[in-house]
Amino acid sequence: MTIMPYAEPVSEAGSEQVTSLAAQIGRVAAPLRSQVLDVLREAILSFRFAPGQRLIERELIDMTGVSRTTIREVLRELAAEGLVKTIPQKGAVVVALSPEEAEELYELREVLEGHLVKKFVERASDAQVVALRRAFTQLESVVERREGTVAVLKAKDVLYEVLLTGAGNSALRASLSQLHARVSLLRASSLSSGPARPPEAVAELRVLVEAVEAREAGAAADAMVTHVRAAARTGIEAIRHSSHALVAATS
Amino acid sequence: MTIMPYAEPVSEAGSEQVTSLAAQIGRVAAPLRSQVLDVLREAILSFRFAPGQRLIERELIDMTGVSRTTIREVLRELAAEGLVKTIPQKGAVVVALSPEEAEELYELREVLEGHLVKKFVERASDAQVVALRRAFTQLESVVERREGTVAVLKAKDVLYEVLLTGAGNSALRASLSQLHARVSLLRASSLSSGPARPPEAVAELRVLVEAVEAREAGAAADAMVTHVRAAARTGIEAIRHSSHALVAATS
DNA sequence: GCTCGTCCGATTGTCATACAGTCAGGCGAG
DNA sequence: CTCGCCTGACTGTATGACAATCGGACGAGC
Repeated sequence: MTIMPYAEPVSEAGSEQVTSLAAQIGRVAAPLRSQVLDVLREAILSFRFAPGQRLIERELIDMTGVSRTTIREVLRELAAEGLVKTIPQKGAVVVALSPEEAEELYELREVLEGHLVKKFVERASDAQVVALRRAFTQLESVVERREGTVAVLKAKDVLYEVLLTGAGNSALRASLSQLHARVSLLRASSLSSGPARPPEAVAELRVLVEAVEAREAGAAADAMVTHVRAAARTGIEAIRHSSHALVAATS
Repeated sequence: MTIMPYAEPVSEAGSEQVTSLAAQIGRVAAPLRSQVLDVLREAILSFRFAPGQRLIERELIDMTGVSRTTIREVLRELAAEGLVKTIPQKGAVVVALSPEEAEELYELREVLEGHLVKKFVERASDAQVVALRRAFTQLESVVERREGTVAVLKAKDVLYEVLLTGAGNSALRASLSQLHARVSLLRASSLSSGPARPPEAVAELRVLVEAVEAREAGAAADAMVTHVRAAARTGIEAIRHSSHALVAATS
């Protein structure tokens, strides 16, 4: 989930109608630190920093224009999120996943996303179910029209967002967001997840959405597990192929 | 509790026979930072810092003897672990869980620990199963002999450690460790989890261990879920009672 | 030519200091 | 008694400095 860039506004318990004002005065300047955090996280997840690449403080300073103090604090946060690894006396390195680790992550995803879906079915309002359907339709059309990988990812994110919100468990949301971040790191390793997957993924998700609409928690969860498992297969396969290079790069 | 300014690295008592080469080359002087992290985490989890309490940098500096730079980096890590919350312009505060958040955490624990047990049954060696039984027996006797709460917690930790190792998924381990930390934060909120729980917990865990020994994954997982659910009930109940005070302390 | 030990540069880990910005609470004026 | 200002306590951020360490280049010796 990406830690919120802006701090939780200390809810101005004041009168309602000042919302716009509160927004204005409440959060004019986000802590510099969190802005940098966002930028770097984004850079890693969009593969502008390759897995295994060293993140040298000096260079980050030059790139961002903030002081070393700030950079270092940000690096600690990224490390805690699992996006970079800090090697003693060596500094921060973008995490490169081994096939085994990837497998572990997918196993976790299976469990958590299965649960996510189950809770969504239990708790989501009808409106949220509709939103899910809408998000799915959107994804479908993006895939059909063969828009870029980025567009597909974005559509998927929307869909997940609907699920996370509907499931109503912020701890689950936090865990899954972190997990997703790390998994998409894997995507960076294997470059493309293979061109054949998206259509299949859509088919799998269609099953999911329909089960949700029928309010069948078990079936929906199963569909999600199936989906994740399929994604795992290709994902791990891909990383396995490119792993030689990675091993070289990492060591 | 002053931390030694210098790391306690290779004990230069090296004149002795080199017990283990690995130890020598492996240990590269623990970064001061990580030592401080451990100390503070420990302090939080052992309730020496109360939930809602502000952690003022200056005071931490005095307590630990390290510089502000280091302290701040540690605080970022603690924040990412979910043990402290950073309020803009206000600094770090030990997290205080609301009943709702506690409920969410327990829900997650149910899922993850259920999975943990299932995987343990699937993957653990016979030796590990024996280790589990041993850990359980130890816990049992600690509870019977009415040793302190600390001893009980320690024994539980050992048991969990066995499970985590046997399940063979380091990502799962990481997630659960974090989760456990946050849950035990809850214990700090509610002071004592109630004196009646331990014996019940032992009974629940006995069911678990026996199911594991019979290699019945489903039953074992169910037992764990039951256990967590029971713990949740008392845990949340406790926090709910003390929540007024907490709200006051937090705000 | 090859191996080995040494030295150097690049970086991290840590510290001390400084200063602006912000928030809370006290104090005094109306 | 309320309002507004002032001050003190902290955080957020920047800067400079220095030891320790690591990797690689360089040069000596075989």
